[in-house]
Amino acid sequence: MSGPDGQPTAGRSPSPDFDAAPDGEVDYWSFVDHFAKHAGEQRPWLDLEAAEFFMTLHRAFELIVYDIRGELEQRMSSAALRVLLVLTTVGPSTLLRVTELTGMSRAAVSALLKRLEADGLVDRSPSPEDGRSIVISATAEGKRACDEVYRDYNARESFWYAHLDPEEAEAIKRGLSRLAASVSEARRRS
Amino acid sequence: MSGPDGQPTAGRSPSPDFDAAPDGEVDYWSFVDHFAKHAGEQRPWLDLEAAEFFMTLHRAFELIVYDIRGELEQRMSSAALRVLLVLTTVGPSTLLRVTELTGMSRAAVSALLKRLEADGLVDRSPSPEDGRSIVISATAEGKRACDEVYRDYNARESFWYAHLDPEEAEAIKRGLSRLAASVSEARRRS
DNA sequence: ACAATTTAGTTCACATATTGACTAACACGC
DNA sequence: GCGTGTTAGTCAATATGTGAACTAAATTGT
Repeated sequence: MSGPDGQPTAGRSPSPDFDAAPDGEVDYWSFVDHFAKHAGEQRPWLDLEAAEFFMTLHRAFELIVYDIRGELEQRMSSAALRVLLVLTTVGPSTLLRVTELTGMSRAAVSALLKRLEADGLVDRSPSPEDGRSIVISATAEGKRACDEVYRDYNARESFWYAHLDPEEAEAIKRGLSRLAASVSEARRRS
Repeated sequence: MSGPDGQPTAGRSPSPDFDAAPDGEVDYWSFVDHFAKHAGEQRPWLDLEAAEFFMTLHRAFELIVYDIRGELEQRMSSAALRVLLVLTTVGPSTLLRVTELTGMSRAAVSALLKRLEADGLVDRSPSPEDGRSIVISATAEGKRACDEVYRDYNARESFWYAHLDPEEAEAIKRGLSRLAASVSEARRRS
């Protein structure tokens, strides 16, 4: 995956020029390798390992998520699924709580809930404890719709998950968790 | 990370009800654990391991990318950086090639290039080989702007990358690469 | 050579996200 | 109990993305 590929760059000009691009067949995914091989040439300051790591993370993530999301078809937006999963997992919550748990902005959640309410998937009622707050809960219909869609979504997750050996999956999960926990912590302090 | 937490759910109702939510202090990141602990209760069909894995991937990714992207400030959109990195790495390319390598839609690239050209960061010239195509190249100014911004971006990547031990980082990269290669392959076939 | 098909790029309609201004309700200090 | 500041939610302006329709140029088949 990261060995040489016997395609020496045709031009040996030391300045940033490009001769007939020796691209071979680079696509969205293989661009990561291509970048790792060539990006450092004119960027001596680059931390190439870090760049490659995060580009791998980024593109792998996008490829996988795009695929899994395809399972939703037109049935529900991924934002809607996210909100409904939160609601069905933690129970009725204020809008602000939903924003915290979903990572979406208040405005986005507000707009989305309006649509979901119109579709009968959530109820909103004024909070008895705080006149500013509204309490959102998934309706029976909302739970049903969420489960129905999430079932297929999760089946696709399961399909890809099976491509990893358990040890590998665990290593990825552990590593990313540590990293995310650091970021999350740093974020909280700021 | 995945052990019990001594916070038994107060309500023992077998049906999907929620009593006083025993949420403790769940936030965007810790919701992954919370979900892993509780989402299976009413979803016997769930592949919980897969769900947890991809939710970890998803949220860790969003946290990290959000942080790194902050380094761009208002200087450049991440889409613009992405396009300029492609152009400076593979050299002048047609619009369609840019869409392939960036993963953006033709419409998005077309619109973005218009802005970048207006800012003097890219040139577009008709292709001598194909009257339908245009060839995009980064201007000197574009390369400069790209490097200037990418330097800080990469510095932040480097900062977080240093939080992983090399072995761990390699394991993540390898695992995700295998997975992405499978997805990419499946995608190409369809 | 030319009709039919495909391909490259643009444009339009639409969906959805973010930020910041705004409103209403709470909370504190006195 | 009343101003001051803070917090919850909505709204408006803006940015940016997607997919479909459209135009023009290439390619293919006969």
